Amino acid sequence: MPASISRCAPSSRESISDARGRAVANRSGSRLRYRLSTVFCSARLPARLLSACGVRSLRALTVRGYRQTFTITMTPVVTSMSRPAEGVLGPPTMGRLVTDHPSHPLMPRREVDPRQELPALELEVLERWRERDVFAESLRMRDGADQWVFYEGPPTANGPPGTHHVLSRVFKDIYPRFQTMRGYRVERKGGWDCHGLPVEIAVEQQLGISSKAEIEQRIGIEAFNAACRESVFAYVQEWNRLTERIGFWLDLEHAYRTLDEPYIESVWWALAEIAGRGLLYEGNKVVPYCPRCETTLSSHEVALGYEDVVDPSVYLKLQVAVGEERLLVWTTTPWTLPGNVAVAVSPTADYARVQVGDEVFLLAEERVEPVLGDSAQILERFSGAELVERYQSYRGPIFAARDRDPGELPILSDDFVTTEDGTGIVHLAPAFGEDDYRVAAASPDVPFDPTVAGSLYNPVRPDGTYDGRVLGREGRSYEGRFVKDPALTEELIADLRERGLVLRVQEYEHSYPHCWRCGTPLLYYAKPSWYIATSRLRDELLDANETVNWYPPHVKHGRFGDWLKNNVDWALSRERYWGTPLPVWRCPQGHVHVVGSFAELAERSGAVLEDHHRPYVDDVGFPCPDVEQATGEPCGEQMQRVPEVIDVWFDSGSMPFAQHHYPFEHTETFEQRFPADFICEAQDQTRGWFYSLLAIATLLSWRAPYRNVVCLGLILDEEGQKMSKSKGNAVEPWQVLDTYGADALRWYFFTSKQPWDGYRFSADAIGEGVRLFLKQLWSTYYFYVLYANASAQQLTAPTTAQATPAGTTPDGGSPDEERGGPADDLDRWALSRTAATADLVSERLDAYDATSAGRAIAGLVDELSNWYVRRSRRRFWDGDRAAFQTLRTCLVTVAELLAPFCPFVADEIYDNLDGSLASVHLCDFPQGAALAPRDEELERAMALARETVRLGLGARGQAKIKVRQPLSEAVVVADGRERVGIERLADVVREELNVRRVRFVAAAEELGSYEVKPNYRTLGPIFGKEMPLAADAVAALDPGRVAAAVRDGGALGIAVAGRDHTLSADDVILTMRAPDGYSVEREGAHAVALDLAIDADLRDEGRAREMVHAIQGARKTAGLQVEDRIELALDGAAPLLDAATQHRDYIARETLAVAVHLGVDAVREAAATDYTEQTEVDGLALNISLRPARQDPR
RNA sequence: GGGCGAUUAGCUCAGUCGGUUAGAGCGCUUCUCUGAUAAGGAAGAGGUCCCAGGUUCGAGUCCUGGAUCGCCCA
Repeated sequence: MPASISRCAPSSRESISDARGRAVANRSGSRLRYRLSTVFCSARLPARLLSACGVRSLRALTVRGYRQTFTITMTPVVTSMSRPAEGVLGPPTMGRLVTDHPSHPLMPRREVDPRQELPALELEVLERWRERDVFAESLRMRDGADQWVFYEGPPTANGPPGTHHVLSRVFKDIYPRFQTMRGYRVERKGGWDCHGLPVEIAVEQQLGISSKAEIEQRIGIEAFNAACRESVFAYVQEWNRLTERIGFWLDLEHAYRTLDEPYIESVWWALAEIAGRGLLYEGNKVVPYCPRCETTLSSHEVALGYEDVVDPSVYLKLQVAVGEERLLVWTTTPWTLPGNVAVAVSPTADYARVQVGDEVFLLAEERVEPVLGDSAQILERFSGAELVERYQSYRGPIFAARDRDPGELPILSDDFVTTEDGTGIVHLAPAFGEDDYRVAAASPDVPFDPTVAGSLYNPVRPDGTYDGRVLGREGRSYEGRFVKDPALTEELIADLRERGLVLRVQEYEHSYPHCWRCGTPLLYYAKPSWYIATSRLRDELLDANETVNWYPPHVKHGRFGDWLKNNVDWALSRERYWGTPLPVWRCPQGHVHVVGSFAELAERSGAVLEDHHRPYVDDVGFPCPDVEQATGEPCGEQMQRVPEVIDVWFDSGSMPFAQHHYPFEHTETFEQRFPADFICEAQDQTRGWFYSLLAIATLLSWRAPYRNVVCLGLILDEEGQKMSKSKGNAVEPWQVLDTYGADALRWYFFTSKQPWDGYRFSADAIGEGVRLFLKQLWSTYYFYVLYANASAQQLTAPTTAQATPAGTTPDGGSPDEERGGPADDLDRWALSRTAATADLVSERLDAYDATSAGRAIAGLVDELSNWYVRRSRRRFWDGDRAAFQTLRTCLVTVAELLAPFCPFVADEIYDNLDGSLASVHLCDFPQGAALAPRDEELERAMALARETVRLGLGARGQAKIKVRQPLSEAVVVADGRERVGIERLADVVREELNVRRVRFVAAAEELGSYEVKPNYRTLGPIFGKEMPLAADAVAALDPGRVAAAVRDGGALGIAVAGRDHTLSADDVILTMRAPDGYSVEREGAHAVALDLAIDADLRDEGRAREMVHAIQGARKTAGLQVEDRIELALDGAAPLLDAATQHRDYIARETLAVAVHLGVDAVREAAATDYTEQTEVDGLALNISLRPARQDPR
């Protein structure tokens, strides 16, 4: 049986297209919809093309049709992967199979439940995808096609996925689905981020421990890491289940995992490369540190332990190197003063030289009064930058030390210094502050080079006590004293005071972080750390960023660009256990070697490891390969690995190559799949994955690793609060999925707003999307299926000239463009709108704008539902084949457009209405031009007709006359092109308004009068400042003359400020002025008036309609099916029976009555009725009796 | 403290190049239609377009300053 009948113009020799003009095959073979074994062809096709398309034989060659179009019948090669052969459908997934009529393209396969629960439907569609292996097939189908590359940013599976994960995952799904339908091969390898502190903390909690000491001594690294390996996949099942349930197509079977040996080896390779470029060095990092636990705390741990405390703060006076002035410096941490190497001011703030008594001080002008009071006399003012230039240095160090000579220390400036509190001058101790470290490192005047180990001056030991270098009063030592000990603080202050350095000591209350485990105040403390010198590649990073498209665009030069501009070296190492081990080995001589592969390690050490994690890799040593420059001899001392592991961001940032074990394997795969066309994560990844990907690629001298980045916003709860587990306001995704379904949730995320703005998550809003869009679509689809089944005989009857309008294809292909008439206008309009929407959706999705694309689809569905179907009901009831063809084409196209958004409902509709492929997700994305010719004139006309109807209904409402009551005439004011447009659709307007005639009048004077207004948009640029005068001149014109001139193309001039201007039609806006008390509705230049006179004839017809309405209700109450025939008996008030007599045929037709009995006797005769009802019509009594007809005449 | 973004009807959001009377959906009130019916249609009520300046003939839209909220960084 033919799978499809297709047409294609011979001139387009590049491809074979199917009925809707979508390419099914082409020369390159890259967009194959079918593998063709046999082609029945009505005209000669180039043999070359056919063979290129995989066609094996040609059967028939007869010319048919006109305009040289020809028909191809293709038989798909049935492979194990394609859908079962025709007629051998899988089990019904929904509704019962329709089997009582022949298979036909216009016939749906299954009946549809109008109240279908979407979550249940989705589970069935998921099952169908599994049976038909659709995801895999969607990839196989694009074998050999160009790749469109997606990178999955790996989540950590040690906790359950939340709603925000659903958000990023549906956006990670929609664009790959779209691009697949566009013809690309889009592989989607899943991935898991397995290492890192969050995993370790979870395991610590699980084991009931809380310190590194406990891990090393009680548990052991081996057991600890084994526990981490277990724990990291604790929720992987749930992740997989959710991923599948929300319709995120991702290859989970072959997901990469950052803990796998090949992955680790690739990471080692990258680090060795980076080290080989001289970009890896050991430096220091100032981190929050608990001296009792001797451990570093992560930022979220720090956040746990803030407490308000009162500390002594000290105002110091430091003598400048040259001059009498003293710098006033304020500190809340006197213990850091021994580490002082410089002071800093703000370059932009104003500073003052002030006299107090016989002393002269320097401090921020703003702080003079708060610090020194009224007695201070300002001698001079200058900026911070000038201060630096003028004084340059001060006498130091503040505390004497064994290894420091008294001398001058520099005055620096940096933006981080503020004048909010203190003195606007701060002391810098790079070992104890991040800003201090950064500013000191950047200054050439401070003898500190971050890339040189040992150049940082730090007199505090890891246990929080001073070492022996700091000298106290009279040669006393502070060695071994705990720096936060209050007694020590007093001693330090007394020491300073004795030396005349203290202006004042003041208690200061502030919020200070404490260890959340033991309550010890934290120190900010420089720890040795391995760095990558990314700041040396700042320009390269910025250049690479220039090649990236960011969504939203402001991220590029905003948040992300700023971050790159202020780039600091990447602190790579972590003193932890569960991570990729840092592949750095060191010998006692301080030589360093970075190992770049497992083979290299095995070769050097002789040890072959199965697992390169700690602690196994810690035991492996080898002779130092470094060659002593002096002697030329190898060093040869035993190297041991440094204890650190790598920052997990380096793991995930390595995924472009590490997922393929590049460069050890699959080099070609990697090269084809680099860079990514698309990545998508939440905004918090700007400093995370977005950065690590870019940094690593740049460090390896590659291109930017991604071309397009979609940056998602945060999900807040209904009150605008951040969702968090601890607040208990997190919405559990399963709850939403079970209630509304995945399509509903997806639709909400895609269309409710631009995703980067963040969401106020609300279940009500999701429900609204279901009601307004999904249910409306489903309802339209249900309507089609209901009537297609009811009209089965007409639709599947053999084609005759009558039944099939000329030019349509007997299989339900696209309606031909040669037909005419109002019904066809509606068809053409629907198809034109569908084509326009298809192009718009493509364009918007190409621009990563799912929001507008989705809203466009919703608009189309609304037009189909509330206008096309509404206006075409009669035709469906009559079995009008063109109407069925049109609606089917539109619905199938909607399904295809919707496939990337709501993959479940889209697939269900496609499968039932078309089903020529195993899934809608194997289709090509619709293209407007191939679908139907655009008729923009008609679209405009239809918009006008709808506007006219709206006005007409408004006029009816004003007059309080029901739409069921026919009226004799509607008078429509329209002119020129507008009139031509509406006139063409007059029947539509007439029916919708239920009037016998539509009359057009050109001049609005008949219904009211005009008002003329200037068009500022055109006149503004011409008149500029004289615009108000011009507006007055236009307003002064006679509206009637203006209207006539506009109509007849006559010229009208105005004179403004001595300047003449000839008005064009565009320069004026004519508006209806409201007349009083008539049934007229007007808007802009349009108006509709209704003749309200109702004669006997109209009244009878109205009553007949009312009766039909009542009978329809009775039918329904009686539980009859739509297509059931009835016998009908009516009795009641005489005027109603008169009207019924008058319109007996009409009533019979509308209610499917094979017989209509009227009057008391008739009712009595039909005594054996199944159903009787008493009602009122028009205030008159009506008695309805009915029963199913004995024989169905059909 | 710095950076980025947001602020439009009770709620959720549109608003194009600056153009006069700022829109939609939901909700509310009234009416209406209907064999798609838990939908649809019409009308009504509902607005200091966050505030203050500025540019302009004209500002929701552009500029400056400020407020509030959110995020990131410190």
